[in-house]
Amino acid sequence: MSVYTPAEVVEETGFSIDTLRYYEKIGLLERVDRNAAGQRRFSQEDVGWLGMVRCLRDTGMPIATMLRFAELVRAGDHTIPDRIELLEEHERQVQAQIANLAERQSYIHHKISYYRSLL
Amino acid sequence: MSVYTPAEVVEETGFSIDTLRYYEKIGLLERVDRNAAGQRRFSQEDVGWLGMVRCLRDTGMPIATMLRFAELVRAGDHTIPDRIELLEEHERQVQAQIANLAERQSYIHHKISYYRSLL
DNA sequence: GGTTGACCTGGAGTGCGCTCCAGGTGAGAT
DNA sequence: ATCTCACCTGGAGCGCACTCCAGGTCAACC
Repeated sequence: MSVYTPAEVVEETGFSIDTLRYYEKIGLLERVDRNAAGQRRFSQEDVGWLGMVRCLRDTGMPIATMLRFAELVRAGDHTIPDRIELLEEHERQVQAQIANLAERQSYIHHKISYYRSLL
Repeated sequence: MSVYTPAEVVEETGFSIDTLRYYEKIGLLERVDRNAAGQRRFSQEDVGWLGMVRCLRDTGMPIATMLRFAELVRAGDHTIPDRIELLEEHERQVQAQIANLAERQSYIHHKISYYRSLL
């Protein structure tokens, strides 16, 4: 049962300490354990969850949606179908983002070619 | 020499009228012509430029960078190498975004599979 | 000639996602 | 013993990119 100090979690997850506190404040992260001095001691589970949060955040999921997902996770196993649905919808959006970026990229590429043709 | 009313440009570009005014105000769009009544009449060139702006914006370029690009365009043909450099750098970033999204997507996909295995 | 509707201006307000700050605690090193 | 350092709390502030608002103009249709 390993625990992590704030500095370790910052290192592992890439979130700033302020962001971690913010996530806890808004409930995206469940109340983190404290030691006798009141300092946070993150569990393995916390760190794992933060990995998921990073993935969702980096793929553009708004905090409000992550919060909904967090609530489903907390509500227990009977919400697994709902979680699947939420993630599938998100995956479709990620797919759409990729397709969109690829299209824009080719536009940029053509623009570069055009500029090159002027030299 | 076709001209476009604000409503037509909104339709064509997908930018809101407020956004178009904002872009003009900050200089991302050069001062647009007005008719006798002071209403905007966008040129073909304006609309073309807005297409580029949409592409850059939708690929995550910050306004400050688009502004730099706009200044290069206005400064004349001798800035073409600089424009190529700016766009190439941006293209690399878009490529990185795509790669990153693809990786995250596979994480999400695995998570969905895991959830499915629990049903 | 009254009303509607598209448009104008300058400037204030908004939403998101953090980020920073003041003032404080407790543990460990010199 | 004092200093540094990592951390704490509640709350204010920030940067970005818009978005909205009040008060007004003008043209066109009934």
